[in-house]
Amino acid sequence: MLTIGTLSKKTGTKVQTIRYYEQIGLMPEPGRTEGGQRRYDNAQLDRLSFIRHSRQLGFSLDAIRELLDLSDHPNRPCHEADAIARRQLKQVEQRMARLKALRTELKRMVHECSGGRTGDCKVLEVLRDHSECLTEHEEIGV
Amino acid sequence: MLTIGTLSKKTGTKVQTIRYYEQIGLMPEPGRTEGGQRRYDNAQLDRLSFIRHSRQLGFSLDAIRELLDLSDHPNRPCHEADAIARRQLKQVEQRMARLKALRTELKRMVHECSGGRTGDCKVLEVLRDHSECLTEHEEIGV
DNA sequence: GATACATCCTCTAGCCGCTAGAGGTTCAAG
DNA sequence: CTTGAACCTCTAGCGGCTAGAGGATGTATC
Repeated sequence: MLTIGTLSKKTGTKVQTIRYYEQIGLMPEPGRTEGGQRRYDNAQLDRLSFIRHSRQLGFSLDAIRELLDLSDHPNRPCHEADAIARRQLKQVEQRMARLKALRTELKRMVHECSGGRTGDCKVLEVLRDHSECLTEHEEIGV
Repeated sequence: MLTIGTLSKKTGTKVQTIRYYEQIGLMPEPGRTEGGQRRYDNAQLDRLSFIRHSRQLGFSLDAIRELLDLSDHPNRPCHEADAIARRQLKQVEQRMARLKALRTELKRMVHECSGGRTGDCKVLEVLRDHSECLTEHEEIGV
């Protein structure tokens, strides 16, 4: 029987986060002591590890919900899990491509900064005038 | 004199977002018509373009606040702007490194999926057992 | 001058994935 | 039996928007 604190330490998840996962139905409601404190078993520890590891690989909580569901039904065909992972891979590759373009632009900005006054600063100039950019980078928030 | 809708179209910023920027003090309070509608001038259009372009390059609203401040004072030395850009560059590079590791792992997962039942699915297996990973990827949320 | 209707206004609440804190209770060791 | 660490619930906040309700304004056309 594990307390929430033990689970927290074993998985590197904050206590509040574990309770949050329970609240949104990602973790099942655990047993309780007479006094009302949560007690977990090893199955629940495994489940939380799965969740955390998936988060580290960038899966959204919704995707994890699906993956957990698939994991709970070992006889179903696994192409769905595969599809989710492929989707995630694609997203990661898109993000990388975008970051690469940003890096190019930032490098150029920093490189061309003369170190003089802000009035002549290449960094600020580029920010002011998108046409000085070599790449397009329309989407915000990646 | 530009309406908020015109500003929105010209910069690709949603109307609500412009009002939000005003609310948090990133955009100045514009003039108003008698009826109370916002009217902007070209200086404000430039400012919004600066903000949006900076967002596209991944700067946080706080960083943009600093950059705008520097941009407003052309006689100051520009090493601060340079430092902010370098910081951003560093962050982008860190994210890229992390994404690269994730990509490796995801590729391997997807590649090893046999296409059978979920019970034997490599994707789910890897998620279950971190020790099957080649790389460490501890941080969440990049 | 009247009417239509697109655009504007304010306000509140929601998104994701947590995180923090207040204020109070329970558990386990000594 | 006392201490004090760990637990409990509840509410609110983070960044950076986004959506919708419910109503007012502005402009083009008749």
